[in-house]
Amino acid sequence: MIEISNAELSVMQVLWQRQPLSANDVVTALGNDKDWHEKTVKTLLNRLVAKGALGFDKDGRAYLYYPLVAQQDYQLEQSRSFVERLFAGRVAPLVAGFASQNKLNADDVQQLKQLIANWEQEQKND
Amino acid sequence: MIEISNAELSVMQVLWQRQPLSANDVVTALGNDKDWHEKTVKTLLNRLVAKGALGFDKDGRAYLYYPLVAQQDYQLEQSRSFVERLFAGRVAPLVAGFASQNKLNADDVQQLKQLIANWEQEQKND
DNA sequence: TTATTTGTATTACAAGTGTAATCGACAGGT
DNA sequence: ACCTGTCGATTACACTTGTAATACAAATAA
Repeated sequence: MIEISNAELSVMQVLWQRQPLSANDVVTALGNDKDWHEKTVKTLLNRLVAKGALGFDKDGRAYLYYPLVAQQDYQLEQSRSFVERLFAGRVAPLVAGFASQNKLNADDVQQLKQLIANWEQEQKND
Repeated sequence: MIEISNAELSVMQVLWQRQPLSANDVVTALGNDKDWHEKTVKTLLNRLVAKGALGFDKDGRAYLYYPLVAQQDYQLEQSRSFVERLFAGRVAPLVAGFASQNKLNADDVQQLKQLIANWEQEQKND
């Protein structure tokens, strides 16, 4: 899969949320969190296009960028490789870390229970 | 926290498992998985020392290396920042990804159930 | 005692990254 | 018909990373 750096990822997040956007829209959207120069953002957009992570259509002189990599695909692949590297591929210990730091809230637990219920249902259907 | 690169992480893993080890022991331990030149491994050891991730005692002319960063601390911090970056801090969607790819096995589910049970117990005790 | 081996330390070097500045072309104002 | 602002494209530059090779010092073999 395409390698997306940390700074580049922030740009992708913007475009995963709303798409397509002009370079300036991306700059504006990032303005809240990041203290990046406009030129910096444009460099990142360029690199992402070069990597094949973004595409664009021309709108007069400006470009409208959109993701070529789906957020979910990226999340899945990165999660897999992260958990592989740090936890030998087992996700439960990662969750245990969150629990131990009180980083689980009722919503998380609710969702996890649902996942487990589904999983158990699937097992039965085998 | 100290930044540990991917290649460096493999070296850390070895030393988290057994410690302290000489450079050559580390080279040997890595021999199975990685196809790295001895010099490469020594460079990585050096860089990890420079970063403060490893310390060493002298054993005659050779060094015996040991971790200065605890594996668990590293795992916790990296998990936190990974989940923050990719999943806005929520761990459940990450687990959902694993589930959707059939990457959950009975053990994982068992552990997750246990975590949830503990969590719910804690809630009551508040 | 000298040559060789074997540790660590230093140096190498290309690719990727963070963080821009500069260049060249076109659109719009005057 | 120009000047000026604004696009994207190209260039910059230091730091990190992957992947070693070379240098230097100490121990060991002859």
